[in-house]
Amino acid sequence: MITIKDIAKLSDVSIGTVDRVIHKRGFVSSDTKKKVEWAIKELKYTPNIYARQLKLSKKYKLGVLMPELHQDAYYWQEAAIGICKAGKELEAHKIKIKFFHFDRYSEDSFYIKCSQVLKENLDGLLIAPILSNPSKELTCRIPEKIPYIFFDSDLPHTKRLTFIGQDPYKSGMLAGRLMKMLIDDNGDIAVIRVLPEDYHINLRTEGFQRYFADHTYMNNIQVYNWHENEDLSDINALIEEIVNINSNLQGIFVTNALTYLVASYIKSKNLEKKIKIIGYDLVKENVAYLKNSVIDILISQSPITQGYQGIQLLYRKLVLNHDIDDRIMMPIDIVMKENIEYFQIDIDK
Amino acid sequence: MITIKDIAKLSDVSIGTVDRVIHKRGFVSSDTKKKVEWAIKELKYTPNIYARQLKLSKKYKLGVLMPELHQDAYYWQEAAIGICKAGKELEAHKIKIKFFHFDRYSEDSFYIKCSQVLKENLDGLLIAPILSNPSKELTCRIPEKIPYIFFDSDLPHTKRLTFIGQDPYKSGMLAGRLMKMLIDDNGDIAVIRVLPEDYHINLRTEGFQRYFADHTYMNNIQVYNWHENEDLSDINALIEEIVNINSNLQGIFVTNALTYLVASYIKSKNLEKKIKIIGYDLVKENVAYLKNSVIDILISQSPITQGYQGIQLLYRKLVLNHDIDDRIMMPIDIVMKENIEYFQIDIDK
DNA sequence: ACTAATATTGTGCACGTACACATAGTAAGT
DNA sequence: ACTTACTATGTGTACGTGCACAATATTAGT
Repeated sequence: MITIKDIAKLSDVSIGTVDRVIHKRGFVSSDTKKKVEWAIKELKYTPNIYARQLKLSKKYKLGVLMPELHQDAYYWQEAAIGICKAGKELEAHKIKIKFFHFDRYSEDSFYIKCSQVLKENLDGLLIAPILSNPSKELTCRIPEKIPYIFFDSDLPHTKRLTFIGQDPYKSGMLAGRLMKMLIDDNGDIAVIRVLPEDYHINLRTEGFQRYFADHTYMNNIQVYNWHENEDLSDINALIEEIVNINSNLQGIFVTNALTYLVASYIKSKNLEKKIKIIGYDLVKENVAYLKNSVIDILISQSPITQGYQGIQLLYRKLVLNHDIDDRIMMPIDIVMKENIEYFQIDIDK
Repeated sequence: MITIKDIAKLSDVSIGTVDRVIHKRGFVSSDTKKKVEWAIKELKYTPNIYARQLKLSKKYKLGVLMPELHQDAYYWQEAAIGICKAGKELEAHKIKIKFFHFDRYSEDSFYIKCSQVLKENLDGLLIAPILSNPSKELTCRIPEKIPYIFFDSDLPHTKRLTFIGQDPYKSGMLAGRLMKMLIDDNGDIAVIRVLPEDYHINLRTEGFQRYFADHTYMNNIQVYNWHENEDLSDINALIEEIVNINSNLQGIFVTNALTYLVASYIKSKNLEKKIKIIGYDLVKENVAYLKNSVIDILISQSPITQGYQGIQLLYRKLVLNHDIDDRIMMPIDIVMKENIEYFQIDIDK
């Protein structure tokens, strides 16, 4: 075990000077600084995190800025589960987590939460920047030295520590491949995009179409839009229209967690054998329809892992001062009736 | 922050006495003991792990008992990558890892490593108990207080701390579903089991057959055995025979990591369009054949995660004294050309 | 050369714990 | 009463670090 004492001895100075070099506190002559830095390298000194934490007895308060848990069919609750799990594991390391939930359909609500976040003097931040522009504004106001991580979606040209999430374009391509496996060579396909527009999610549609284009498959693919705030009967009407227009419809690809709305209609008309459904996210309703074979395949973004990792990485950065990769890509998980049980977690928070 | 000082004050004794109660060192009158224990509960005292570790400056040496890295087409190397990753992350916590690699085809080699393990006075053990009986013997000789975790496969009736792995039966069922998606309704299927017999791996075959039985699908499924220690030309001969016998063969399911041997033959005969291949594990050769579409689907057991978690859990048990779940099931990951990149890790050990 | 100001370096303490050691209290044996 | 042999309790130190403060060295201004 190499301590600052050892490097003080080797570089023939006091531990105080060593300390100043390590923490870049200045008031050290450049000669001495070089000597000490050399000694540190020579002896491969690494600080003893136990002594450090004991002395500092620093408590870390981490903030999480994300949508309200119930939104997107409780998708966000999954992320919160992972976050809490990490929080629990890191309790002994004096990590405290504070949630700030905004309404994802209200920029005002986002701004309000932002100012709360900025007032709270946190040591690190985990952010779901689904409102691109307001989130970008926020990043400009976050003090230099407090690290923040994005999850779910990414924002370019920001000084984020890292991003944790999935490649939406690639996941769309994979959905294309899976759909192709499920339907006949000449079956028709409908893609249902749920609005309002979301750059991140639209890429799923593009990837899906791209897969068929790349392989010059001739299936007819129609894209339909549906506004989430419309009435539920509206989506039923939309699907009815889709089904009626196209008697050879064999597959529906839903680009977000609201897949179960489509499944509900399909089941009500007993079309589940004829029309295959591929969608996103293991929210409760989707899982139910997957289990009774109305939905055929769900693609998971591993929200639990995203949340868990987000907190773990902030801890590693703040406490252990580890280097963090620039992007942490989640696997594109293919979930079916047969393997779903291993993608769900017992909710024991 | 509650310290032993606080509970000393509350129970009107010195910190030395408190310490004796906490560590059950005796030499405390029963009255005093009760008082102190009451105070600990009252103030909800939890020891400061930083101070504790600093004082003890205890180094934990963890042993890993597993096959040689190159075996099973370097499958075990993946696990080792995860183990090393965890080791690196926990370096600051004074965790050292020592590997003990045995030859999975030699019980003698296993026993030799066992005695080395037992001599090494380790603080925890991570074991791949693929040799069931010898492994069971080992567990009887591991001292009570040193925890051990199984990964890859499990052994019942042992005092293991936990098991990390995948359900082989369920993964076989999933492979069945996937195969069904890939082939025609009347296509024939060959299952290639690689010997020597392995309880854990045979369950994959059973699950696969079960899927077709459960759904009363009428595809013809033939099971073939192949001995791993036979000559490579033998497997080519075997597959040639399989293909020749059955002109309607559309799918081959290989129950372990040697899938690439089959793929190699199929590619050499340009049969990859006609015959779909599903196999296991993202070893280098398999990945190559997956990327050029000779292998259609690989099921991953997440060996990296298994290794990583194994070490992390031992750390949590030993250092943080956390409770550990009885079983940690890995997801059954479906990997195709389109999503493989997110299941591989940059080898930067 | 002597002071003042500043740049550079050294020292001491505290964080909470574990454990060795010192001290006080109690009972038994002479 | 006085040693002996315990049991029961208190005290002091070190672990490695971070930082306040003390101490020393260097430079500039007169």
